[in-house]
Amino acid sequence: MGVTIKDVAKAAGVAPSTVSRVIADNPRISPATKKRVRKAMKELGYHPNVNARSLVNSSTQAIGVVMPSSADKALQNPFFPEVLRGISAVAHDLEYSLLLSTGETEDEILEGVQRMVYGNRVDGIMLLYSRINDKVTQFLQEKAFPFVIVGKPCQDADRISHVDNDNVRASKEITEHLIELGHENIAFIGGSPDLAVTIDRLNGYREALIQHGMSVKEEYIIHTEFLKSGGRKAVHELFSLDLPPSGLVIADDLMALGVVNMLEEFGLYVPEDISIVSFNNVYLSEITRPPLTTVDIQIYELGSQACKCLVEKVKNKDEPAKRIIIPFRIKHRFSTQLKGEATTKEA
Amino acid sequence: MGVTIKDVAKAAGVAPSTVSRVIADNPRISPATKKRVRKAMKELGYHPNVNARSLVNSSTQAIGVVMPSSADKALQNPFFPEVLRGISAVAHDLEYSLLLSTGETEDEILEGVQRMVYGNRVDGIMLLYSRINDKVTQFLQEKAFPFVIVGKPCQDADRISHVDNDNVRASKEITEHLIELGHENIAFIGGSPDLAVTIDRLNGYREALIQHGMSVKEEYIIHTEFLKSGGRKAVHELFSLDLPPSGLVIADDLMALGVVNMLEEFGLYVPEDISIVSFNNVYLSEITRPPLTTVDIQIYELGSQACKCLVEKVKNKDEPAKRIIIPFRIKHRFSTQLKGEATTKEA
DNA sequence: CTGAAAGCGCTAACAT
DNA sequence: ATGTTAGCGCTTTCAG
Repeated sequence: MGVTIKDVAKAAGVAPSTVSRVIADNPRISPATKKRVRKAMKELGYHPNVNARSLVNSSTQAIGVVMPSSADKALQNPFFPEVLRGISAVAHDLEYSLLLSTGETEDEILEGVQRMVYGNRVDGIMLLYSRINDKVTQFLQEKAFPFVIVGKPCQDADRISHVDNDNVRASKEITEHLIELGHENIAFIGGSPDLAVTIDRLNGYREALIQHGMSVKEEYIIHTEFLKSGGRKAVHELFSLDLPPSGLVIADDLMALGVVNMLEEFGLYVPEDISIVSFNNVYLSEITRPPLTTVDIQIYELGSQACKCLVEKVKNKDEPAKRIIIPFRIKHRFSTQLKGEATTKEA
Repeated sequence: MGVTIKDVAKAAGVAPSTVSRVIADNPRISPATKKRVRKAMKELGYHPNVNARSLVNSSTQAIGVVMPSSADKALQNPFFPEVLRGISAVAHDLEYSLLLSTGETEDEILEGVQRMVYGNRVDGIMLLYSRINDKVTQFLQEKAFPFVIVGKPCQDADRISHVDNDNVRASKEITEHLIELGHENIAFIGGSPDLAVTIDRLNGYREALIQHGMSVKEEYIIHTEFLKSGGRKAVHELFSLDLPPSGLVIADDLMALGVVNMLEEFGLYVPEDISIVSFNNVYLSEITRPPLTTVDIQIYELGSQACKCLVEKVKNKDEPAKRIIIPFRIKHRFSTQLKGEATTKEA
């Protein structure tokens, strides 16, 4: 159905191999023939068949992007479209295609990944999450298949290329912001404790408290899967404590948004009654009421750097493992307030 | 690097062609040899090379998924991860891979699509948006490349397979809900007027008004790109009118969420001061305050049906063009109120 | 029921 | 600077 290299060769009066060389812009072809061949390609509407090419150089010019399980609502986090934008931009630039893989369960995801690598569909893989005891990571490591993680590997961090923020420092700083505002009872709400990102952010929170001579209480730390009924219960309990917190460090903007709304149900307002800070600086955090004070982790950059890094690794197998830390910055908005400050609600 | 069909053949003491037939589960191979060959495959850890296979039968077992431009914030709409979930589920089932394509500009997107089809990377393409004068659609039609649209084609709707909701009816019904509640001044806020979905929803709104003897005023219809500064201005103007609306039909949950918050800034509360209804029933619409009355369009179903439809078309080139309408249902929640009803704010 | 051989579209030695 | 040839891993006639 398509026009092949032979057709072009015939039309240009050269051998197929010459055409191939023209495609690769081989310097040993005379400018004259190059021009002639290119003209023929144009006229015939020739486009190389990537499968044929992949077959011979066993390289696909495609990378696989692995999303976390779609079972929980995690996938709905605007984090993903935003990393994808970053990834996509450099992939497009470098002329790489993107294979996407998700699944409801961990096993489904693993299957998807295996299909990609065993079938020679991709040259490298990018993981958009990092959790402990992850089968996908293990599989990729065993096979020594090129991959990079967006986030921090839970093991062998110095042998796995990854691009991440310094989440513990970010968390420490944003917690300190709350402390500086005079809050003395600060709780932490995070996602699954299996996720590297949750662990780091929790640790930063802990460090801040300890360094400021505050005790870290276990009942102030709650883990919840993105605000299902279980999440509501946990938050409810937190505010039923004898000494409820007046400040909240929440590991994710979307969660924060849910918490704000839930709190309102209980008659508690942000920031008048309680100050919250969160992470990611997703678009939603700007337009919600109140606009959220959050740490901007530069999601787009995370994605684009990861893609660049992966392609380098793919092109040069013995590129060393890299760790790339994307700087964060705190976005001060309106979800925090000096502890005990007179209420300024104007509505 | 990989174990090939020849290795398996040798190990099983058969010819490569036999192995190939075993893979295809050809009935003319004796059960005995099948078993023997399968055993050899297992032992050697054989996995077919899809590129080789693609090359010979010019079929890739992959489909391309085209997202709209990532330039505006549209991509951040949870609609997309949710369709993707649906698509992904059936793709996984049918053993198809997903190639993803986006871009900042329309041309970038077109380039991506061309790379997919010219390079023989995919067997079919799924468009996740529908806008008038879309180059991608035109390209695909010219090339007679198999594709389906999630949404309604702006042209040749009977020649292009698509899966959609009856958006005009949905919009009519939800507008009527507002009318039944006693609202007499109802405005419409939608996205780009180039999008099929905006057009349909606007038309449904119009129909409802007309059918109920209400006049449709142009100053009550506003189009805004997902709440940028321009959007704020438009909403502001709307509520500066001599006769501001008491009801709002908003073409998208996410937009609705933005509007609710913006309104609050102006000192207007939902639903006490103004009732709003929207579309999509995205997860966010449940957890926001107030929970939104919205039409559930069954996004997941939209995706899974579209994928099924595309694969059928891909497998059988002269499958007729289909139109699949996914039923909607209205989710009644708390963003609407009887016009003039006593305020019941309990906070 | 199974094997031999050709060929999918392209690249990469190896010639010339 | 260009042509010839072999072969990537697989499927598919065509024989037997």
